[in-house]
Amino acid sequence: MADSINFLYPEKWLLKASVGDRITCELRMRIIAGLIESGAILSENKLAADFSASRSPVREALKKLASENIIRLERMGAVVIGLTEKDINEIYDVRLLIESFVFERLVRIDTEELTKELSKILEMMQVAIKYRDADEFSYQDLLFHETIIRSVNHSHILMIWNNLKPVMESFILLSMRGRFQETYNDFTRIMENHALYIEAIKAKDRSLMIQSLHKNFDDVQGKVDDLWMSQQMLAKGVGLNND
Amino acid sequence: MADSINFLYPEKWLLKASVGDRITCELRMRIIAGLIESGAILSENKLAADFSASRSPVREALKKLASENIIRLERMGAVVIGLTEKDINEIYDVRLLIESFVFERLVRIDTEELTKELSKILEMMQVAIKYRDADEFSYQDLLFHETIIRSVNHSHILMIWNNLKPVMESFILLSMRGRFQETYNDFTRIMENHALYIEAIKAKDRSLMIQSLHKNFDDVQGKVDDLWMSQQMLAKGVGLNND
DNA sequence: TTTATAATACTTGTATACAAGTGTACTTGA
DNA sequence: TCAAGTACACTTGTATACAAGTATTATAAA
Repeated sequence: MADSINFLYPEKWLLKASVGDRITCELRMRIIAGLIESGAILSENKLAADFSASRSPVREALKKLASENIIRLERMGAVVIGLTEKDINEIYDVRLLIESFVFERLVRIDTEELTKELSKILEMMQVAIKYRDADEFSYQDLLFHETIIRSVNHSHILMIWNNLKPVMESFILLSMRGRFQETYNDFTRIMENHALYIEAIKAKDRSLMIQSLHKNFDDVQGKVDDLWMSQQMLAKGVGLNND
Repeated sequence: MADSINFLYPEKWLLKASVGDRITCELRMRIIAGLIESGAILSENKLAADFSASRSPVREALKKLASENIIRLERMGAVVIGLTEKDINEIYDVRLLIESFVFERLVRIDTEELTKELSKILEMMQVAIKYRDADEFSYQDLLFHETIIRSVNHSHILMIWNNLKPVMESFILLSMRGRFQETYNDFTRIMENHALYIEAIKAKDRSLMIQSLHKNFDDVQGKVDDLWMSQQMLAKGVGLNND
């Protein structure tokens, strides 16, 4: 693969991944980071050359990214859509929707094991903060919510999550990397929100859960204008390093 | 493509489709109809031979079906999961979830044009019933709900619908074909439910909408045990014709 | 008879080749 | 200068080839 530019996607997450998956993840990161600007037209042949690969894995990547709505496959070339602020708001709409749904089921089952698992993840997040590991923190943050969703055993709700996850992952990765550099004390509040989430599950308190969800999301959404956009600029200029 | 067996998917819906799409749709139908039983192992090479195509479009198809959770890609071969009763229930969970969400937005906008469009679709459905055209009826039925969802311009909710749609399409196609043969008078009630839905939108009456949605879904779900399972048997034995 | 090893017949993932179609740019004619 | 047509470069979709890996089966040794 081309090494003229640093990879944005954590390489350690791709240890056993295929070339197709690598291209998918890296392309997604570059699009969401704004390195590949929206409106740009991607050619299978050109991408294959850029990544020193054949068209097969590139095709696979484009199909996936199209299903995530960050590119649009047309007759001649794939047009980059990118991630707009509207998309980010919509994604949180969907997260609120499915996590609320999940919580409804949650209050009806035994959550002993779940909350223990969540506490473990919370401590992992704390360690990640301590060692300024943005990628690890992002991973655990996503895992936190995925663990909750998985706990109710609803395969179609999980499917929605899985379709949403890659784009969220990229977004959160970029966002957290920026925060670790600039607004480090944000993390105190993020941790508090997550702790509150666990409390809501333990107490089976619906309104408390909604409250913590909103807090968490408002926290992120409020930052979109300034932090996110500046982050996009940052990514364009720097090309973050992660090995 | 092999013509040793009749195709389950309407050929007229595939007029401009690629080989990959054809294989995707046909495989999905056969899996959901139970022609390909759950637990079966699909080989890319074997499927390519069966459909007189190469591995490329078959691969594409398997990737898509895996994203729909009706097959599972493993190291050696793709394992058929199929559509269980649990899946059908879960799909309706999700439909209730997103259509409720959509309705919340709907009550805040002008629905003049939407209801007119829906009335048109309703009349199309009536014609389809009159001429015993199960495929056309299924198409309009799905279009009815998709039109409602599209009207609120929420691309991520639409994404959820799009991911769900193919499986629902297959299921509804098979279900409706069976009903046209066996329980023809079901359609009176289906039409009433849809008319009620339009009324709910016009009146912006939330509880009326939920009521019609539940009626519509309960109607379908109640039939699952008997009708759906018998339909599966039917499909296995007959191999429906549609040209 | 059982166990270890080797041959085989699969599998996936990737590369490459080719056909058919589409847009662009250039040439030719007025 | 402008219009129509033609060649070319580039696109997708599909077929085929190949490498690397995995289960299975057959063979050989104990």
